[in-house]
Amino acid sequence: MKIGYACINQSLDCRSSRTFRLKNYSEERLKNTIDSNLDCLLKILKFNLKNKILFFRITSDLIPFGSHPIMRFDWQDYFKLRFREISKFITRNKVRITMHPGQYTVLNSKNRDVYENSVNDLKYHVDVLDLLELSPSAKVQIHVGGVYQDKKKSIMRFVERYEKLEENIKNRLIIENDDRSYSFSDILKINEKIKIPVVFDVYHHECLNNGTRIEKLFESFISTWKRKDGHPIVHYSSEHLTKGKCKHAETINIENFYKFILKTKSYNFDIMLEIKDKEKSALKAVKLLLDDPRFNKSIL
DNA sequence: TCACGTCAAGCAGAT
DNA sequence: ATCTGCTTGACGTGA
Repeated sequence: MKIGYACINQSLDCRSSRTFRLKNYSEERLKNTIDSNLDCLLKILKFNLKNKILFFRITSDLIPFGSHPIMRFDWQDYFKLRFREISKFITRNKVRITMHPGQYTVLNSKNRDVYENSVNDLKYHVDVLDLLELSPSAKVQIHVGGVYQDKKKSIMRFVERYEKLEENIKNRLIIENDDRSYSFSDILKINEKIKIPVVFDVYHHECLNNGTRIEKLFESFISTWKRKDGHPIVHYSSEHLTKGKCKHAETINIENFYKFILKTKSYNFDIMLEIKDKEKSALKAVKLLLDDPRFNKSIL
């Protein structure tokens, strides 16, 4: 079981998601920004390793405008040695990596342009993971997309478009239940059709479910993952104390986290924390597991 | 140095 | 109609 967090490390004084505005685009600026983003990414990964955090989501902003038409620069070739260096670090230390395209990537969109841009964006994300020479266990995770007042048709559109994707994208793509449109049981239905592995988002499930308890779903969730896909992935958050329902918490509620861990302890999976204070919560979770004899072997 | 208007992009739900 | 939130505020002009 690996513990991870998403994109940003607040303890370090760098960001791997520096970008710039489109109207300021220049090759020079692009190179500088990518250079500093890659520097920071490696710094974060080293910080993580030192703290036994072996799961990390790389930001989509690593390469600014990575899937935008303005991008003509061959960053894949120009930075290939830098990527190789990071690749070695990740592989040598068995770090699990994922990426998560943003809200503008909607594979099942009814708008043709949005659909085509989405395919390009998936290509960009997969490009990054391919450049890092990572196995198919490094995943690109998305939500199903829009409902457009007709969930059945929208799911069918997702399925058809998934099937048209190139193999290297299909090998990495996974889908996650969200908090307002597609519940976990919707996601499972899609899995039945195309066998795409599914991420179980514990907190989204609390916001949107069909009254089914986690324990009943866990077996079917786990079985959507094949050996080549690596360990199943769970997303974990808890409720924001003041902002209320379905807002991500500022920091992890470690008691609730522990309860969840106990409830699911017969399964092996990796946990991505989606919590505002990032690595701080990850450190707490790692410490909890290391201090508990039931888990301290499985995390190392 | 800092305030604050704006930034590539979609969708759903609340106001 | 407009605003907010989403995996996340950051950029950068103008004072």
